[in-house]
Amino acid sequence: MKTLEDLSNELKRKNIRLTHQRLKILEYLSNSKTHPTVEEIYHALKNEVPSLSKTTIYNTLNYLSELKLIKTLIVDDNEARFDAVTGSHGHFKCDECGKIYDFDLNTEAFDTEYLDDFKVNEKIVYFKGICPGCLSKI
Amino acid sequence: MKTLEDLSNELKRKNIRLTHQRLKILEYLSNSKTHPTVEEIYHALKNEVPSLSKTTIYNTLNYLSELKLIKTLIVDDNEARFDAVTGSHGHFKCDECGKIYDFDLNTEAFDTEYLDDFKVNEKIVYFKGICPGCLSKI
DNA sequence: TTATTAGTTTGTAATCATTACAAGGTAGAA
DNA sequence: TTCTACCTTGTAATGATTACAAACTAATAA
Repeated sequence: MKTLEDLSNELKRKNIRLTHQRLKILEYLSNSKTHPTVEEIYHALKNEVPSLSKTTIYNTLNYLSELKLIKTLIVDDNEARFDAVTGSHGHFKCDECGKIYDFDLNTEAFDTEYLDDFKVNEKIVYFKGICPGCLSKI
Repeated sequence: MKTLEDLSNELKRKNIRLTHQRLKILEYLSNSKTHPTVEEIYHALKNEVPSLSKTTIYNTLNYLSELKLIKTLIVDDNEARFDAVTGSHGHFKCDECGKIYDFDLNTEAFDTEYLDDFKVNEKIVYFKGICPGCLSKI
């Protein structure tokens, strides 16, 4: 659970201008485990930050993503999801309920010779299937 | 290099109605190594199949994708890409030139305990970075 | 071959996420 | 406190994808 103060220091350290909106968005994202969409962030925060605009959320998330402070998740819906970076992990999406789970992952395990001459900056692993909860219902 | 006849038999075997459009789209996809977008397929085929509509391309690709005959690629652009299924492989996208490379992949290598109770149907692996060609230019 | 029908194609219009833009607002340095 | 570069905001534009309905056609059976 990251506090506004934690986040505030984090931004200061990286020379990112502190704004109320950025802090709130980042706070929400850091304390969320659901990989929210822009829409979800917007609805969650608009009471607390009534002036908040979706454009600001897009701007903020894109900016923080460029700076590698957060990650943009790739899912097969047509909506971007966002993830406060915590370390190497994979995502599992349940085709039944749509929920996204994180799982630990040893990214060394799948290096391949073919990529020896490539500079790999990011490794994205994404599984699909059915989660235990949905399996038990079928 | 798959011929129209090969593909024709493939569809027949799966009880998929044979139409000129489907065969042409699938032929193009099967013989392409570039993971084309709908736009690219459309431009590539519209001379040969003048009546072709983008909606048909979407319909066809979505349908074949449901039937697991092709795969919809997840990339971080906002355009779907498609892949004639050939077996387990990963994708590497060059952040410099945008080109997408395939590489062989042993998907067994990254099973994790956490997912023991999950039914995993699909494993998507997607690397990003810079390809050898672009590395040499920098 | 012809007739029939369920499934397919097509163009247009609608939808929906995302971005462009310009005007007004604000963080942070001096 | 002032100043300026950077942010935020609302609206309008963009662009991929889907909905829809009318016209068409593959495949089956007579």
